[in-house]
Amino acid sequence: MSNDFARSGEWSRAELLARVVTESQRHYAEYSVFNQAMADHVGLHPTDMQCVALLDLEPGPVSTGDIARLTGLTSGSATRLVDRLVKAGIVERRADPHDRRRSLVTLAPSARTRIAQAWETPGQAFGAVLASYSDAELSVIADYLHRTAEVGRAQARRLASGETGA
Amino acid sequence: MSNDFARSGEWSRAELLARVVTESQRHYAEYSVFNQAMADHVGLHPTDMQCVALLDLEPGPVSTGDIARLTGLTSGSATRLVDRLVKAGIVERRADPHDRRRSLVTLAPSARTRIAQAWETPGQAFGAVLASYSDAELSVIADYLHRTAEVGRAQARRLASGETGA
DNA sequence: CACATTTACTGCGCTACGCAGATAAATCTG
DNA sequence: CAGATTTATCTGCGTAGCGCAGTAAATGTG
Repeated sequence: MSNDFARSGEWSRAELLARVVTESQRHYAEYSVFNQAMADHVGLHPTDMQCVALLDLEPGPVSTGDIARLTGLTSGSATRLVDRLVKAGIVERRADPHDRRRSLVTLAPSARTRIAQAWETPGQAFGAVLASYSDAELSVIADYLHRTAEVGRAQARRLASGETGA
Repeated sequence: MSNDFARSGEWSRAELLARVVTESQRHYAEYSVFNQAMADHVGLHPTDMQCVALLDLEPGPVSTGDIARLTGLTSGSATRLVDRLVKAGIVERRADPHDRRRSLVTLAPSARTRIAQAWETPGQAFGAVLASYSDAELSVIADYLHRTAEVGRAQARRLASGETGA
């Protein structure tokens, strides 16, 4: 263990829970600023950046509708988003051979390297933090990220469905 | 430990590190959608929501300039942001007695309860995840959130300063 | 083969945002 | 203390992302 925050014996359970909540709030605030800075640096809008990240995560092509769902945008806005990325040479759009209504979007190879370059320095900095944790601790962190993401998705669905009904 | 991801012996160190990176990317994507859904639910824009979260985090009043820095907006946009929140009755703006150039922004009590209500159900859902961790694990999570937030802020500053020079 | 559904795209209006300049208050300088 | 400089916020203006609603084409269904 590598720092002051790890001396769990000094906090009560309730204090620990409250601290995670507070830290996550600050974390998201800082993340937003960082994400925006990265987007500016690459010359894209934060939403476009998010879309690129999604495409970078998926090995295969993604449809415009998938992008709309994954970003929370409407189908029209997703179309415009892909328009921008195509125009900027970041992605390629072609019709799905099996369903010609759908248009499949793939990240251009040049964009992949561009993103990788932009992540070089930040990636090292974040990597240095991760390097300080043991395997077991990394496992806990990955588990936390995964499960809270699932809860976030579920809650977003709940809010979206209750939106019209309320 | 409470799930499949905790069997750290089954992954190599490199795989664990890669998994944390992947999970965090998906995590942020889901967070964005959730945050947007929450903003829609309370009738605010995501940026406004972020500002309210910042104000909710701080006990004392925050200046417009602080909001600009903490959100990454320009001073003009921050002014407009506060305008919207004042008009919506979410915050109150008054001049700083000690420095009458500055305007201090405080969260209105009614807004605080409104936010608390909106967070009730999601808070329980996220709380259920946290409840499954031991004190030591919660400590690791809080530490991770804290340190990555710091790195994010530092990297954002680096990108912002290098922006004009490059 | 007619009809409903799905998927993506387009016209339109709204508004958040950055930029640049203005204003006013505080601070520095001689 | 007068004038210059710096700091903090606000305002006019143009750009552009976004949602909404309607359209067109491809697919599924009886």
